[in-house]
Amino acid sequence: MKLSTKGKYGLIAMADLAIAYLNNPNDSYLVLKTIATKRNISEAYLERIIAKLKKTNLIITQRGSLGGYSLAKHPKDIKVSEVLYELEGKLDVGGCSSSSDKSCIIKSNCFSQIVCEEINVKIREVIENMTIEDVLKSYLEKSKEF
Amino acid sequence: MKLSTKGKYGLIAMADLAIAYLNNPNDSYLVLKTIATKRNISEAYLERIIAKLKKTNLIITQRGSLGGYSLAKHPKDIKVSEVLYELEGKLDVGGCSSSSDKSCIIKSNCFSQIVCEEINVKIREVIENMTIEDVLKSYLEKSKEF
DNA sequence: TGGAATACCAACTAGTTTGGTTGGGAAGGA
DNA sequence: TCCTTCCCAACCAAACTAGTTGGTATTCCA
Repeated sequence: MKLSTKGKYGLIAMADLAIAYLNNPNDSYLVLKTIATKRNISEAYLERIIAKLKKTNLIITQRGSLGGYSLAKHPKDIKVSEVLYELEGKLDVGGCSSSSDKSCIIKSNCFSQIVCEEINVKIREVIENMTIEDVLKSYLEKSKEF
Repeated sequence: MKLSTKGKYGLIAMADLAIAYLNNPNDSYLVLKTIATKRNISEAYLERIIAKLKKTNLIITQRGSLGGYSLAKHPKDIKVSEVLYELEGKLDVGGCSSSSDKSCIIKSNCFSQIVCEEINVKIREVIENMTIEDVLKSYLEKSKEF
């Protein structure tokens, strides 16, 4: 029951891109290497993660030298859920989600389903109501404490 | 981000034991095989799961023929969290939970930590306020619909 | 026009975790 | 003395995680 590094790195990259975006919306391209080095993440691995986020149109790219990655839209318009669903799958704690799921042999799985359903609702509530901008703000807020 | 079968099977077993407990608190021992067969779970695997729950004193046992497993206390006094923490670990979505965690090299992990913290709080809220009896009741409630 | 810098992409891999299985005890009732 | 049950440790295949390797395609700049 852990968020994998995929999700974590994805959020980190999005946050870095968001900072660049807010600093200068006109030219906010960041080079992969910059993020990877700064955050101490494997370049090749991060690339694959970002590729997924591009595929879902959260990120746009510029190829060639002077190229890089940028957010496709304002951080306030990107939900955390959009990032995590893409990178972590449905983020669905339970097993047989739909009642029509035939692969769920153990009907009585529903004992656990009752618990899972409640957890799922709460998780969705959190990540669908939180934007990348919110994450950034919370982080800055938190940093001040130190 | 899935609950593993360990957690699921654990909840199922606890629910079955709870039914037996409520039916007859004086003699509520259930044989492993009964649960495993009824729920279509590998006997040997379920045994290992139940062993863990015994270790945390949620379950008591009777050896020999006429032996079996029983809840150690009333279902209303067993929190879902007790079961899941034992079987699934801390159920902590984030990585470096404590701020003193030195293994977290990426300080900026905290971008993801902000999200994880909120999710963790919600999950804890759900499972620490839900008892095995609640699960059972919800299940019966749900069954009526069909 | 050639090279440097960048994004793009697919195949491979070591290590860990999951979800078991196998095989043999030990205790207790009939 | 069986038989039934719980108890326990060692083993294992498949899937997943977290990458790595090695190459291709664009684009800018000198």
